[in-house]
Amino acid sequence: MVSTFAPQGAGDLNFLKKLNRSSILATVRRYPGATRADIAARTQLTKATVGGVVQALLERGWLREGELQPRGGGRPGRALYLDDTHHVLLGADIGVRGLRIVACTLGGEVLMQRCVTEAPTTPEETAVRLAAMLRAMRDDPIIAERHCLGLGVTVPGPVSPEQPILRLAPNLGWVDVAFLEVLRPYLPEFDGIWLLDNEANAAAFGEFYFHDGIPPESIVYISAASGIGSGLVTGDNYPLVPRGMQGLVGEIGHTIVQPGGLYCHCGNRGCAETLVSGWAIRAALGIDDAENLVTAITARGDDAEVDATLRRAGEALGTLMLNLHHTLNPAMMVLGGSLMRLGLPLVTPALAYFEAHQNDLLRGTQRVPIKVIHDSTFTAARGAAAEVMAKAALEA
Amino acid sequence: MVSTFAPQGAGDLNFLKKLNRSSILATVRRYPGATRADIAARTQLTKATVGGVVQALLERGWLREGELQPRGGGRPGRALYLDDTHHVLLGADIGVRGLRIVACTLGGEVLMQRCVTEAPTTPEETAVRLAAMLRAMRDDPIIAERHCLGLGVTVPGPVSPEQPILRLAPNLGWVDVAFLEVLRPYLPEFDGIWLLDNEANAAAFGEFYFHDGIPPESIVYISAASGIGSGLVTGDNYPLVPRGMQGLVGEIGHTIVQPGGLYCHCGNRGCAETLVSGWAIRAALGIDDAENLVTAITARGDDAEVDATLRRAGEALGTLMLNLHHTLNPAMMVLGGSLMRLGLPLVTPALAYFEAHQNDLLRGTQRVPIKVIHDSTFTAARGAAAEVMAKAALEA
DNA sequence: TTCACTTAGTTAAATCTGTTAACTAAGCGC
DNA sequence: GCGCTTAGTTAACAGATTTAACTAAGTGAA
Repeated sequence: MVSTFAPQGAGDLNFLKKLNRSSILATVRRYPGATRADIAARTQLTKATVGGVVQALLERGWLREGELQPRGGGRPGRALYLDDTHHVLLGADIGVRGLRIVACTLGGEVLMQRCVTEAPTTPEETAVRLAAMLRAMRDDPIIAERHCLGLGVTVPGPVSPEQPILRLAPNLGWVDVAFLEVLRPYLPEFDGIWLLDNEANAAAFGEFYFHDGIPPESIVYISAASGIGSGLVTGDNYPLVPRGMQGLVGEIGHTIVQPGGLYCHCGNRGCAETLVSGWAIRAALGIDDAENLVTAITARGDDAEVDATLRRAGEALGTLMLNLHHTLNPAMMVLGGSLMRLGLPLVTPALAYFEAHQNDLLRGTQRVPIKVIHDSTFTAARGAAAEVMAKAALEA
Repeated sequence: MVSTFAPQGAGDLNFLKKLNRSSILATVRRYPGATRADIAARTQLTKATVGGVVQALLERGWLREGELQPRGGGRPGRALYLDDTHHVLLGADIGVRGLRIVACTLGGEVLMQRCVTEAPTTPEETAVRLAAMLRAMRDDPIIAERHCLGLGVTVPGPVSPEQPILRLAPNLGWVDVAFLEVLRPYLPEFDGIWLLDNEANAAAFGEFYFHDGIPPESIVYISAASGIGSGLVTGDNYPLVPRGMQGLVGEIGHTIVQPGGLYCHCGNRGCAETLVSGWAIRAALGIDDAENLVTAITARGDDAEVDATLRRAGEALGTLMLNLHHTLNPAMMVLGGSLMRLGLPLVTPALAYFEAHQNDLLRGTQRVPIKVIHDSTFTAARGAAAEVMAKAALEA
């Protein structure tokens, strides 16, 4: 059920080395400016081990040394940071309404981003277009001078946990597409890591991995767009991403929140998607599929029907958040997806509902922080880049 | 968010040794009768390493050798099994309606079980009673001759992920109880591992860990009793048990499946517990809290009101299963808890609802197998014993 | 200024781990 | 009896972290 970047089970000395290298790298990522001594204290490794590994990572361009960190009454330590100058991570997001690509540094800083808003057609045509975008980006001088660690691609549907195959993307009409194999012939010179993941999983991973400050111990990301999905990430140095037996983890759009409610395209009644998805809102307001949802809604101005629809959708989203909270109890929740561009009329009722109902089980404990990403255009692509880095860190 | 029996992060050579030992032990547990060569093939360790570790485990009484396993045209290998004769694992379950204790072998075979059906009162009184039961069991000749690896205790409420503290057990009226500390003075001679866990988590763990045959890669256990909760286990050799930031993972009784429905004691409306818990069924049928629910219901015989209530409850349970399936996508679901003793009138509608709705996302994939435990009196206690073993296997 | 003290980081020897490669063991089939 | 195959053990080896001693670089007080 769990797919992870850290191997499970047995291992040899080489595995131990990788584990420790990755752990040290993770410590620097989470605590920028940490010294070798800080790392040793945190990882429980000895100074000697840390020193050796850090030396190797400095030479390979993964880490750089910074200023001296004064220590009370002793020799100051040398601050360490991820080296943002030598490598580049590529991420691509195949969305229902367009393609987005991103290039970023080891620290998650976006160096360049590009998007087209034409909806993908067939896998082949999409691969051709995506390859052109990626090659153009990579050939840009800013990117070309760096070593590319790999490419991560996200898709709007469940991916098989065993193989990089998109199982089903109802909104694209794709079934069982091994997209990396379709794409690879068009980008033969792209070596390094290639990976495929679900859009919400990757977004969740990125929010966790590139979190500013000390990251929470777990994150649930809710992606509200044409459909609705969620991603879960947890773990310390080696983020764990549960995907499920069939890759269906996070298909929360089809959890039932209103028994006997509207019929969903999945065949059931009262699925969350009948209340809080792009197509549900379109259906409720009679907005054509060709129109841009956000512009169509803002064009209506102050409209009681719009307000009521978005409030209902927001409350359903709040219910979903509440149910995820009671099922997964994450340390942080992140709201993203194109629907977030509808802004406060949708978000306020969701947060209000969640706030009003969340904390009745354990009184007096801290509330779950919620982050709203109002423009998550590149969130999934950046998350895919984060996944590339996590994998590369183990292989480095 | 995740609590695991396998350490995360960095490690030294000793850690690697433990990891491999535990991995080898897990292989024998999952594939009884495996030979050293089988283990080597499966763990990717060399024959030499496996040979050495197996030798040590044989000497410590964790493994025993069995018959020769004929190999096609070569020297037969020696079958290996968990040694069920030297050790004993103790598990205790503090339930709303009584105490259950169990002693079992490394293979999960129950050597002895005891229960009392008086409801627990205060933590102190409960500790006194539980200590007496455990000491009596341990002093029995069958148990006394074995080496006790430890004691696991389960409670009907969320346990803090950091410390062994029961946060809240509404049905017991307990808040923030460090039960192991309360119990320890009454059992000073019990050394080894002590651990405290939520009842559904432990039950899930046990079903996973002691699963007959090759275990599924993940299990969701649904505990339907006075309240309703769930436990999730996943992972290969080192089962991972997510507990959540506040230990609230699996509080599915308070997921909302009927917005605007009945008021729940948690303050919200339409929680699953308002439909499928012991107290909800009592309330619907006017059965007093002092009566035994199962006998009260069977006493009514063929009663349309009972049938309708149980059918409604069953369908709510099916909804819950469906929602868990779409959120966690486990490889197997297990239904347990005292409510299962109500039998087919409750279970049939639940399974029917789930079957009818489950597989609409990915057609043509295998269905999720469901196991119903009709009498789960000792399931949680046995699960706690399993957790003791998992921990001991790493420390062995 | 000097000296004691503290903390950071490096180095070389020691220890422990799994691996390699050669070996023995034990069965099958011709 | 021989060749072949697979299981398992052994000793030399390579590689990883640790240990312990060392150097480096600051603070603060006499």
